[in-house]
Amino acid sequence: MRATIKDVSALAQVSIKTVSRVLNNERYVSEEVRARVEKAVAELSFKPSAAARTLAGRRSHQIALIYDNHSPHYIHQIQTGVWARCIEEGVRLLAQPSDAASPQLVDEVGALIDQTQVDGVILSSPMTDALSALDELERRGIPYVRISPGTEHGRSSSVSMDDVQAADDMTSHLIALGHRRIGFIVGHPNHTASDQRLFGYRRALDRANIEFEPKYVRPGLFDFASGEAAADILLDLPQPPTAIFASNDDMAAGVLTVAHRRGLSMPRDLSVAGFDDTALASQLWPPLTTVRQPTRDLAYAATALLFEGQAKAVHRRLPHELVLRASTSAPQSR
Amino acid sequence: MRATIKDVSALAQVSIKTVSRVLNNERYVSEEVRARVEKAVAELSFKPSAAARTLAGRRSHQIALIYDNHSPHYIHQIQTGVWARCIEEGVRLLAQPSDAASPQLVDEVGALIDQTQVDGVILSSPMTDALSALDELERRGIPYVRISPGTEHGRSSSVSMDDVQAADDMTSHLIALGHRRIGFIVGHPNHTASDQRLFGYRRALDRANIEFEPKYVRPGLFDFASGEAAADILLDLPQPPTAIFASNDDMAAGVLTVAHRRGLSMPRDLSVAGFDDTALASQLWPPLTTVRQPTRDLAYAATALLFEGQAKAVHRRLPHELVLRASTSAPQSR
DNA sequence: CAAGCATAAGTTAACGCTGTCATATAATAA
DNA sequence: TTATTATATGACAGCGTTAACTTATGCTTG
Repeated sequence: MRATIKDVSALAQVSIKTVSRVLNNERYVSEEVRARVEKAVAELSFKPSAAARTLAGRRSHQIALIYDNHSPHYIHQIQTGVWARCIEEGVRLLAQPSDAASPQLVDEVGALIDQTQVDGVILSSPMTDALSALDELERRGIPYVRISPGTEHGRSSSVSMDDVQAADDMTSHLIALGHRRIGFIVGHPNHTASDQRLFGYRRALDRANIEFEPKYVRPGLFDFASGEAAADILLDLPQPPTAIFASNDDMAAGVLTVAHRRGLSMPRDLSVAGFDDTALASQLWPPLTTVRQPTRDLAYAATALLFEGQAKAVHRRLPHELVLRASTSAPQSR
Repeated sequence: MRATIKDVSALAQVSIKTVSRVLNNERYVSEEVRARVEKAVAELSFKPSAAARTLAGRRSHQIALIYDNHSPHYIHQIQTGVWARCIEEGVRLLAQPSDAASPQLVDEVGALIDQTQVDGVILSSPMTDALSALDELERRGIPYVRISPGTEHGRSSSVSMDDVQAADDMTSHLIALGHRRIGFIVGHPNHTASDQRLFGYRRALDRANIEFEPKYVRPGLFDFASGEAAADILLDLPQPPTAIFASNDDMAAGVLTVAHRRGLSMPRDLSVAGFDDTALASQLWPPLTTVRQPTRDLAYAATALLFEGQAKAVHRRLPHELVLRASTSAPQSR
């Protein structure tokens, strides 16, 4: 039979309230009693019932991670980061996949809160921009932190990287190599990062006095197939680009596949760059030049922020990094 | 303020017990009353408190997924499958990453059970073979189902695919193409699937009267780097293999990278086959011939089995599928 | 030296459900 | 007709904690 707080209090010869005090690290417990209680807890290997604590107290010792993302790798990094901080805090994590575009989202979030009484919520992109969900959280007074939000930044605490600057950096890198015709594949329209990366691309071109050519920009959906489709169109242009910068690694993989299929040799005939530095990037041929997005660290930082419980919205920005591999080089002179 | 069962009972003009009956789909509620209660529930958008249900009842309406896996893709598939079945059942899922080799595993599992009172547990490979964890679950009488267990199959219900047959199928495919020198990269020694795939490889060779050559078999760890290392050794042999069959896709990606680096053209100079059919497989160049492991379906089936609550251990085997892509072909005659 | 306060405990009532038992009525069997 | 059983509902305790309040003791402080 599981031990309860009563068993502990009996063994330690104190009231249950005193045990509760020790458990919750409250003040006004003498060192001697605290030690006795801790000994009893260990001896019975007592673990407080989460259900009872939640029901009786103001805290549930649980937080939720709500996400909607198509990239397993991204989710995995996010989960790992959030989880790591939760462990340190002794808090359980509920992972809730949801569809950011679904009309039932509000109900799902509401049900989650009502049923589990989570103490807080982490939202990863693109759930960060599901405004109806944010409304619901605020209506219920649940603290939340967003990872890479795209809109209404003042609304909550958040962590993010500088997507604009990162895309600018990568584009500038290609320009520095000597490229002038640089294709760009935009990300999924749901993700605000897509616009920012596009803007960074344009800003870098602009600074280098290279005219922006709409025909070199193709829409994408952050997946392999849309990368392939975009690459086919770009490479069919009369004056095809000498480099293609895809807004994420999956689409860059699609570009590489199309280029291989056409018998091109990378990076000689075409430079290709991605974004995210997923595991995929280093497993492709040639290994992909990309931007390292500090996803795990962002998730960790977001969770830390949640536990800090700041009253005002706080924003943390984490640094990105250009990862130069073999998929980019100077263009073939011609 | 959240609505409670009392609010519902007041609005529907019945006792709280009757509301509870409707919530739990119990017998002995007239159609008329049931409708009235359901209307009240909807009107107040009442969601029962999980904590209170857990504390008062015998069920917590939660199950846990305990996993330890290095492949984000695999985990993602598993989570998706388990989640899908949980949604249908109205049960929450707690995801618990753990280290299968850690000595604290028993404590972690014990704490999980005591704190959350989960109704059951799903174990994915290689947690399936952490015998101390199984002991702990049995000691506490928690039902559990394993996904692709490697040992002690009689011990619990489980779902699995036929790793031996799948590896045999792939090897036979390579033999049918005309290959005689076929390299094999073994998986991580922790995973029992590794042995089985090796056995399938040997069985196929044996049936085709091809002598087994230990030098064509290299150890691996299911990751990209170990695939690279193994490929380098295999391709340095005086009589290098004309085909390499890696025990998973990540290692096969490593083989492709090494081959590209050596200027080989696939599949002309070398056929490469993987295992799992992760997203990676179709994004590599050339697209990878591999075995589709029905991971998501296995997870779904395992969860279904858990909810069935069979007293006796039940085993379900799901079919695999050979996925033929461009990375394999007949060997260059020479 | 009495009043006030910080410290160190204990007592008891919730929290929001489900389980058990009791009760009432309708349907069926003897 | 009466006893028995199936159906339908309610009353109330109790699950294992925490919150709010109470009590007791020693230490300051004016």
